[in-house]
Amino acid sequence: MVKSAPDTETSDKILQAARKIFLVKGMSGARMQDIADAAGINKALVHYYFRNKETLFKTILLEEAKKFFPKLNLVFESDQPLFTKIEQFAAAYIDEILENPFLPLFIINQINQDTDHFLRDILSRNQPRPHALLRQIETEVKKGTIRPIAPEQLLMNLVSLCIFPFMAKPMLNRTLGINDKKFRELMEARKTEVPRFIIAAIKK
Amino acid sequence: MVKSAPDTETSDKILQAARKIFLVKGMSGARMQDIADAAGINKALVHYYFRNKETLFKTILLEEAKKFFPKLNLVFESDQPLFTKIEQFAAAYIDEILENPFLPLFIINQINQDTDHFLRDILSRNQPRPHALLRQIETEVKKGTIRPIAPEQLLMNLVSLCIFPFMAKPMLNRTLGINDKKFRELMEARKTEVPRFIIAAIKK
DNA sequence: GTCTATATTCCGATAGAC
DNA sequence: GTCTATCGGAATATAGAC
Repeated sequence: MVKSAPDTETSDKILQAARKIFLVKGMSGARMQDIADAAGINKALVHYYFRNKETLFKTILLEEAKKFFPKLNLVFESDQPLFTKIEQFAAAYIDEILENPFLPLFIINQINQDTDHFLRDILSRNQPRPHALLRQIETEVKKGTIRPIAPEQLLMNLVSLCIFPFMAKPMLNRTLGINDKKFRELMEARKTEVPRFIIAAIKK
Repeated sequence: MVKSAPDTETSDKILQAARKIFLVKGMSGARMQDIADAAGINKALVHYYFRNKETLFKTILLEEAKKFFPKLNLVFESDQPLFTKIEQFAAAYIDEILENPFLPLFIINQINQDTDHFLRDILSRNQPRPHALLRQIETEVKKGTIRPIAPEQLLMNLVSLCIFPFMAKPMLNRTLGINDKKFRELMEARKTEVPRFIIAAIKK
């Protein structure tokens, strides 16, 4: 059997289409017909490659979760000084989300409805380990290098500042009266703005 | 016709049940049967009071949107000095979300799928007006009272720091190894921690 | 107003031809 | 592997008795 180029493989077309639909509409909002249409094939063919909707969805979810969670460890596990970690995390994470703007909201929605513990199990294998970072913050506070702050609060601040604007994009666009181009510029600026803001807040 | 107490009225029971279900599961994930069960009545009765699922959903959505958006104007329209505004907003908004933890994610999800522009039209009537706040920040920067920062960035920072942790709660609980009680304590602390953090970042 | 029973629609899934 | 046609279940919605 001769295969066509990988990116035109039917299975890949389905995955690509499914990703697009599921990330925006979620499991219950997506239709197998929509996915088939987006892939330019027949609905039955989707079932031929992936037994059922749930299988297809979990394939996508697993793939995306493996993209999302390990990136968090950038800030947890590197061996840099605190300020450097913060700078690297913000730049890398915002860049990542610029490429996948729907990913954070999708993942958070799935965690919120993870009734069968599918994601919980993925998480337990790709466990983020914030312990080192939290202790690092604690140490800096004790040394008096940075202002007193609960390590958990600082961690939440960093993640919030990087992720939230993407989830709120439609609201921000409207409230600030900006278009997609302007939004992207704001996010590009945030790659340095967020670390600057945080460091100004904690530096003595 | 004699009415029972308002909170035991059938229509109110339905709305209360529908709110609980829709806020967690969304429009497509919710079942009319679930709502009927939660209200302790028959499924047909839901259709008697609200013609169909869409009508019921939009009733809830309208109600919740009217709760959510005007609260944003707390930070936009009050006549206080900048630092006071920030303090008041964080305290009031975090308190509000502590009472309605599912509200932000619900609203943001709806905005993201607002294909029929239902929410867009609500928004255009309850328009948040950030202009005054943005100019206020700009003025302070020019006066040299606070460090240079783009007004839009500061606004995004404030909103992000208040809202995001609630949306990411299940992830935070797991990553930080905390329970609901501890999470609530962290959020209570944030009511003063967020303003302190922001002011430290921008104060000269 | 509230229920039971039933109609209708929608959608995931399968059968079977090519 | 890919399609057309269809099945079957689930969910929304309505009819009609009480």
